[in-house]
Formats: sequence, structure tokens, C-alpha cells
Amino acid sequence: MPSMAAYNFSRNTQQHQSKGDFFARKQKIEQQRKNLPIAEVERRLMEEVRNNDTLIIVGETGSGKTTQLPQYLFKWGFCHDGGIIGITQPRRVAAITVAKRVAEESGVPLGQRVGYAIRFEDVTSVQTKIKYMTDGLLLREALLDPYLSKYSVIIVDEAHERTIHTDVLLGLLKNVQKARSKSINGVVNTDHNNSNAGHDLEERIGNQNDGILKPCQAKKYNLLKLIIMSASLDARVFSEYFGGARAVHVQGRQFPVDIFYTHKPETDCIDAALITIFQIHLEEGPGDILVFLTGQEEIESVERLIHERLRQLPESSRKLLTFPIFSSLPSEKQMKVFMPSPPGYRKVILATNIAETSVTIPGIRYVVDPGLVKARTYDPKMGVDSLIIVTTSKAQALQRSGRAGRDGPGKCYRLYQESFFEKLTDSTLPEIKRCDLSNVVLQLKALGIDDVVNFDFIEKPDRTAVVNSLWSLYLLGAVTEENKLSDVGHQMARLPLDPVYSKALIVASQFGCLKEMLICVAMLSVESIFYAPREKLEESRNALKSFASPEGDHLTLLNVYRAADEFFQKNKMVNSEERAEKNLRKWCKDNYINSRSLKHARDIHSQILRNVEQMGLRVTSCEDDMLLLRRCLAASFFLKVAMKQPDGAYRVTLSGLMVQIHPSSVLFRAKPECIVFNELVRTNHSYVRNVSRIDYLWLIELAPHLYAVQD
DNA sequence: GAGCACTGC
Repeated sequence: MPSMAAYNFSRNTQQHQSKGDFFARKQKIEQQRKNLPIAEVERRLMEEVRNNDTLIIVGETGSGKTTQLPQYLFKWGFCHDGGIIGITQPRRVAAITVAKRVAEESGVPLGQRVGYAIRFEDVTSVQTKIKYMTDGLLLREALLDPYLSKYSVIIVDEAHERTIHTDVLLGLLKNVQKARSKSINGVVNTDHNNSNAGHDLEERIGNQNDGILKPCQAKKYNLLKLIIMSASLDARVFSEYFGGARAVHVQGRQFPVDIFYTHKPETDCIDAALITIFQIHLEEGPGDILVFLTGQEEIESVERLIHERLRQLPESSRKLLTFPIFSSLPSEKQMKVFMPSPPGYRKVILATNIAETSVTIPGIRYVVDPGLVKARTYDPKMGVDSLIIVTTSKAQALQRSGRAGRDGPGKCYRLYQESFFEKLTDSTLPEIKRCDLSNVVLQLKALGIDDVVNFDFIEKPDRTAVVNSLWSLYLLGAVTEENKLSDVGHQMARLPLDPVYSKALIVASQFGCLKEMLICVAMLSVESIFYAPREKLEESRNALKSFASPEGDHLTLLNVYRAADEFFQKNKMVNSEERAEKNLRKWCKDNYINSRSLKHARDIHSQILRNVEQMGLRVTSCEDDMLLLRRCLAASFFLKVAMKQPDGAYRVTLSGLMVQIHPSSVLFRAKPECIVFNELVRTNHSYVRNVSRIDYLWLIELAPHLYAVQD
């Protein structure tokens, strides 16, 4: 969510302030730094880093670990030999805001000694010694530089969140550290030959030394210091994974939060939440309320019910304002949660788990937590994503209640019994256990790790999930029968896309419609392009009509992109770039298009256009030959085909699963005989989304290894 | 007739 960065206003202290203000602020920052809990243990921490190549730091919220530790490391000389300190974050916003803060604390302009790098944005320079980045970005860097040779220290922050990127990165870093230490000792280390994956990378590095690098200059790397930072109290998993690595604890600083439970189980969560909200509003002292709900629909209905009940209250008790926030809400509406409430008013923020970690709202003193979350699970056998409402983990409940104690002592109301809390799982299932792995497998293979099944993950993914992703990579031509990466596979791994989309670009270059496919793939890679608020359903439907193609959603998305781009280019001829961007956002609003999603698609488009040009693919256009483009869609997405059944439902050809076309699709009513699709999600029904009409005969011609003449 | 949250040289 790129536009989220806009939330994090950082005051430019050095431009618009007098010298006096500047020094006053500098002094204040110094004081704040000294007061952080981590400041008391600076020397001891640095000794720990010096004595341990891998260190686990458990730091509670408010300890200052993310901003301070890199500065300490710099000060204590861990950047000598020209190495730099890299700190990974699971989210872009965090990387940006923390880098800004640390640059300010260090008194340097952002992008020089302190910088950050995220996709589409690199604010670093040759002087950069402290580099904040997303974990996904460091994984990408590893494809170009398998030793991560420019880093002397890598800090993996928020490791407890266990995102798929973090988990893969941990496995990779463990290998890199071993390989670099071996390059110094110059001896073959035999004590970890049980680690298959480690062996793979060593072999590859051996080959490189014989091949790519000249034998006589076999490079020696300096040691890599690894620091894993986690906010969960349980450091054991990380410590064990890194061979019994030392773990240290740093105190946090937060205001106390009183936890309340219900006396009996609640059957109606929405009603319980409403009662609690009004109880707080009428009986408790000042402070805003944060309510965790499962999704847009629930948020909208709670908002309506609050307004209904407010009307029944006396005038003096009506000073309560509601603010919804969820990811698909346009950013200007999201921003409203940050506006201070007018005097005498109390804010209620109705949020999904976006407010758990991604967005921090000041002024919250009360948290209402029904203990539920809508979570994604993945069925590797069927290739189906499911969105189901499940109970939170203990760690999640703790994270939620912590949101009440940032500005002062707070209260958290858990809408379940205390005995129920005890039964919750300790932490949420790591992402790697519940998502499609084809991208992970492709990337590991591109890094020379062929035996993915036996890769030393901190937690092994489901075996069938790995095997199935290998199978689909084989069908895409990325992996050979010997289970090695093919030339096509190497090309695919260079692209920052879902492997199916990477392959589509390669196929399209052969079909002569790469220009169009680049747009399709960019549009398919972002969250929903269309924005349909409940109260303006009719208008948004009409807006969609002007772009809709009877052939399907892919061509519709292409039409939207082309129309937007035409509007933008014409605008740019008479306006400044900035003005044209602004007008484009207005155009989006008028056409019920989510401008954040479109901006994201345009960014991805320009990035992958650069990529395919570098790869030497020919970017030719099929102009208006949409038949050619649809044949190319069939040749690219042949793994996801469904056929209409006599009863009007669809049967997915490869899995046999029965599905329906999602109501948001332009083909929802048309119901063509044979379709390709890109997404299969199970909510109340199994739905396919991003659907196009194709001819079954094309599949026999273009994917003969899977499709034959029907009886 | 319907969309948890993140993220990518």
C-alpha cells in the first residue's frame, strides 16, 4: 500500500526553523534517546554482538531497538571494512518512517549515511551505512549478490511476525553466514553437512569460484553478523534454529493496560461490541476507542448501528464520531482517522487488523477486541485460497490490547471469557504454512538451492505444498524433469511477479503482444482496481460499463489502463507532472477506480517494462487484435481453466473443483463455455476472479501436454 | 451477487 507512506509526516526541522529551535530540538532528541530503555544496556549489547556472530534480541514494544541498535553498531565500529548495516522490516511504511527518524537523530540528510530502500524507491547512496529495507527487497538483492557481500551486519526486525519473506530470509542468511565464514577459514566445514541446503549453496559458491570468478581471486568475505529481533517473549525457536544462538532481553516501555473479560460467552459479537462501545462512551473518561472487526461489511454495519443508537441518546451524549478504516478504503478516507476529534467529542475507530501493526493511531485509550480475525488459508491440493473468520492467537490479542497503552494507561475489553483466552494458540500460524509456494520455490532455485523439500526452513512448509508448486513450475516450463531450473525458469526468476505472470510475459513476447500483456499482468498484480461503495453501487456499475469488454476481465483491465494512460499523457502535455497526477486521481474518482491501486499498477508496469527490456524481450504490440491477446491468455494461464456444466456452474479442469464466476466479473452474467481465470477464492462459495472467455480448441493447440480433444 | 492484512532488483 504505497500511499500509506503519506501518513508519516516528518517535519523538516532543518529548513524552516530558527537556529534556536534547531538546537532545542536536537537537545530534545538527545534526551529522548538517552531515556529509552535500550540506552541503559548499550555497552553490554555491543559486547554481545562482538562475542556472538548470531544474536537474538527480544525487545518489547517501546524499547527503542529498531531505531537505536543500528546507530550503536555504527558508533561501535561494526561498519569498518566498508560493510554496511542492513535492517529489514516486513512493511514499507516502517522502513521509511524509521529511516527518517534515525536520519534526524543522527543529524544527517536522509539518503546519505542513513537511508532506506523499498520497491520503486531507493533512498540510499554510496555513503549509506545504515540501510532500512523491506525483507522482500533483501531477498531480491540476494538473487544478484548471493553472499550479500556489502553487508557486515544484517538485522532482521519483527521476526516474530513470521512473514513468508522473513522465514525464507532467515534460511538464506543462515547459509550466507556459513558460506562467508568458510571463505575466511578456507576449509571445508563438515560439521553441518546434515544441512542439505547449506551444502547446495556451498556447492554453488564452489562452482562460482571455479567459473564466474577467476580461480586466483577467489574472494574472501568478511564475517556476517546476524541479529534477529523479535517482540515475542519466546526466543527459543530462533535460538534453536541458529544452533543455540545467544538470546538477550531488552525491557520495553509502555503504559499499563487493564484487561477485562466477559463473564459469559458472547453469541452476538456485533451486539456485544456495540454495548461495550456505548458503555465506554457513557461511563469512562476521555480517550478514543479502537474496535477490531473482521471486514468491511462488519465495519459498515457496526457504523450504521452506532449512528442509530446515538439518535436514541440525549443530545449531550451524542458526541461520538465514527471512523472506519480498512485496506481497500481510499487513502483520503483512511487519513480521516488521524484528524483530532473536535473538543468534547470522542472518536470510535472501526478497524480491521490493519490497525494491529500497519497503522498506529494516536489517542487510543480503549480497545474493544471481539477476538476474531478474517484470515487467509491456502489449500495446496486444490490451489484454493480461503478467507475464513477464526479466533486470534494470544500474541495477536496482546498486540491489540497494546494499542490502548501508547499515550497513557489504557483499558482493553476482550469480548470473551478469560478461560477462552487460555485456550487460544500462542501465535498465529506462520505464513509459509498457509500460502502458495511457487514463488518461494522459484527464488530458492534461482539462488542455487535445488532441494527445496529439504531446505533448512525455520519451520518446514507442508510437503505437498512444495511438491505441488514444483509440479506447477514444471508445467510452466520453469523446472526441468531433472528438477533443475530451466533457462525459462531463470528468466522468470528475474521478474518480481507471480511465476504464472512472469511466464505470461515470456509467452506474450513470442505471440507479439507483450505490450498488452505487460499491462494485464500489472493490473492483475494489484488489489481491486474498481471501487464500489455500497451507497453508490449504481453509479459505480455504470462507470464500469464504459470499460467493460464482452471478452472478459483481462481486456476490461486493459481498457481501464489504456484510458487512464491516455488521459494522463494528454494532461501532461498541458500541465506539470504533478498536476497531471492530481487530475488522474480525480479521473479515477469520477470513474470509481481506486487511484491507489492504479498508481501501484502503473509503478509495477514501468518496473517490469524495464525488466523485460533488460532481458532482451521484444516489446511489440498486437494493436487491436484482441483475438491474438486472448489466445495468448489461454497459452499463459492454461493451468487455470474452467468449463461450464449443464447446470450453469463451472468445473475447474485440472482439479475438478466446482466454482462460480465472481459477481465482480464482467462475465458474471454472460457465462461463456470455457474460461481462463487468475484467482480462486473461497468465501461463502468458491469463486473465480479475473476471468476471460477462451476457446477450448486453443488449449489443445497451445497446451497439448495437458489438453486433448474432448469426447 | 461480493473483497483480512502485508509485500517484490
